[in-house]
Amino acid sequence: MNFQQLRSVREAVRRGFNLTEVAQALHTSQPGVSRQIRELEDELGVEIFVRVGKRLTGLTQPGAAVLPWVEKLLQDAESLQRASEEFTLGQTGVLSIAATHSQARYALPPAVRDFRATHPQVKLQMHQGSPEQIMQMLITGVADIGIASHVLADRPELVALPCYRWTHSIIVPEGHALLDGPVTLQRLAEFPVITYEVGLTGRESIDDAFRRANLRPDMVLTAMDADVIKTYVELGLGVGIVASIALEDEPEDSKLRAIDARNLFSINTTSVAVRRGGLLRGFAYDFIETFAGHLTRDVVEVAQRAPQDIEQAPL
Amino acid sequence: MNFQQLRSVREAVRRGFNLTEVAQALHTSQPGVSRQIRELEDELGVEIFVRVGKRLTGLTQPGAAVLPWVEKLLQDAESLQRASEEFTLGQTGVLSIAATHSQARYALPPAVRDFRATHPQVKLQMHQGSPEQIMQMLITGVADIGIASHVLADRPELVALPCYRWTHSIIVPEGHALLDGPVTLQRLAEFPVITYEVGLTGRESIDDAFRRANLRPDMVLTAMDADVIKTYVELGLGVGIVASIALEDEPEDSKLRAIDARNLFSINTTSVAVRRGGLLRGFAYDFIETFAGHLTRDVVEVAQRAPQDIEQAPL
DNA sequence: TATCCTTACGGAATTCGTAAGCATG
DNA sequence: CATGCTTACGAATTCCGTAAGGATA
Repeated sequence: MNFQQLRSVREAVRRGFNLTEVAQALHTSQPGVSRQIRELEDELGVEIFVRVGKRLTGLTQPGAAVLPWVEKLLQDAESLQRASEEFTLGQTGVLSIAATHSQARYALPPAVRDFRATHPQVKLQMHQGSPEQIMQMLITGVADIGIASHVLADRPELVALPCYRWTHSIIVPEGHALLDGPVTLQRLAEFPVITYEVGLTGRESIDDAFRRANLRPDMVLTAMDADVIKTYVELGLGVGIVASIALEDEPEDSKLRAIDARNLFSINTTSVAVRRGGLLRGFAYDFIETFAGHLTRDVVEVAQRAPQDIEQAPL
Repeated sequence: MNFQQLRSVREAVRRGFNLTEVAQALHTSQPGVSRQIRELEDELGVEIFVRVGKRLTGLTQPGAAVLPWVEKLLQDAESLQRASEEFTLGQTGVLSIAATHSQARYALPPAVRDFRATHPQVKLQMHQGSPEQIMQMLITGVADIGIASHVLADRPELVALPCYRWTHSIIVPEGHALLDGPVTLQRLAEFPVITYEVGLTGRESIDDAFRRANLRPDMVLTAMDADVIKTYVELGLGVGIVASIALEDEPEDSKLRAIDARNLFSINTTSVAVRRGGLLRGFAYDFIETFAGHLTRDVVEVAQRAPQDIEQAPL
């Protein structure tokens, strides 16, 4: 058993059992990958992949039983390397953060500024994506820390820790009818609505609230970020619903007016997610603590070691 | 990084940094081991071992940081192999159990008998040793299951689960003075005492009880097992204190008389221990359940995956 | 001086990529 | 017939054990 064999297996699963792709990803030849897998199977005495003719199509039952351990081994190997990098690289290194637009645009900048001041030698990489993409980046190791206002822990390989809670605000052009009198869901639904796309920035709690009130608002436009929403609200296309945090840096001369909507939509939670059972560079823990003071290294490490449900193939 | 390098490092730590011994243990040459370690150190860019001249004397700080991951990797590799053996070997295989004398002699036989009936194809290996030796056997992989009436979990690599509780009994030759009237610690201490050696079969609770009563009984003989104790009690050397379970199969014509001592000494707990974070063959979980019905596979697996710093709830 | 680790060296085994073969959709 | 996996083969590399060297207790 060797790590190249394990990498081949992991990559084969990730790339949909296409060994040609795997070979490219691992910078090696396709027959090489084929051999690595075959040799591991021979050594273990089980077929890991289902072969239809000469094509791989899926995992066998033993393959499914073995795969979690393959992933664990490769992840532990990375943790081992990180453990030694702490000594070889000292305070230098690369920290890769994956976040949704809202987080990257509004929540993260203060933390990033502070972190750069205290850790000038760490190269920060920011990746933006949907919650699903963020989870994928964490699992594949592209990112070390994931931040989103969405469940990031429905994958057993990840742990998510709540950072802070936030609510939505309504934005309208100045002089808008909604600015007169109290705002209810009913009144709000009378206007065309502009807000986030499904799956982003608490969109669920918005849909939820309307559904419970038996209202079907006219969603004229959905966007990935508050800036786009603001733009179209300013153009008069409708009223906007955005995360309150997106309004904090509005300029004085803004044509927009905000209405607090914390009572209309349920409270959202932003979480930070990391790989379960893994080790991060020391400064990664520092960043998390900079972003959310209560998430000290100890807290995060305890969460990382919390039990994990490795699925065992039924026998 | 490869597994042979990791094995060399692990074995070097286990064998007190003597690479000559390591080479023998790994069935390879000493320069080979030297090279494996050097190459891993080069790849990681850190020195794992402290070298005084040409001798290895201990772990460096990076070495200490890296070692837990080395152990984890090697253990996960074994779990991976076990996962596939479940399919290649089916119901056949080897189950290695380490237990103290008391457990092996009195508590285990019914479970072993039942297990052999339900799993005729599994080869059972029994190892006997002190609690420390049992822990060592578990950690090194010589044994899969450890059973002792003693803390088996002060090593973070292991989890211990309580099986059952038991108490001591006093044994005396027939016609002994202690058989008349109630037995107290005071009266007991008037006679020479024969019991287990320190560290075995609840000896602590015996010492504890006497110490609290400010008594210093005359321990004329200490033995590793109840059979030896019984023998010398029969010879009239003194009164014996043994685990009650050791008296259950006394023949009708025995010259010994037992006095229940559950009120004199504190209650003891027998535990079963397994490696934390590891996978066992399916039948190993079957054996544990045969021995202690409440320890189902699920219970044991959850415990194996529990974080290290959570203490096991006492019964 | 005995023990123990490192370096040096050469043969053997392994590894890996290219090219050809063959099955599938 | 295009895609994708396996087999075959040869070159390059790696691996590993023996033998010699040097340091320490």
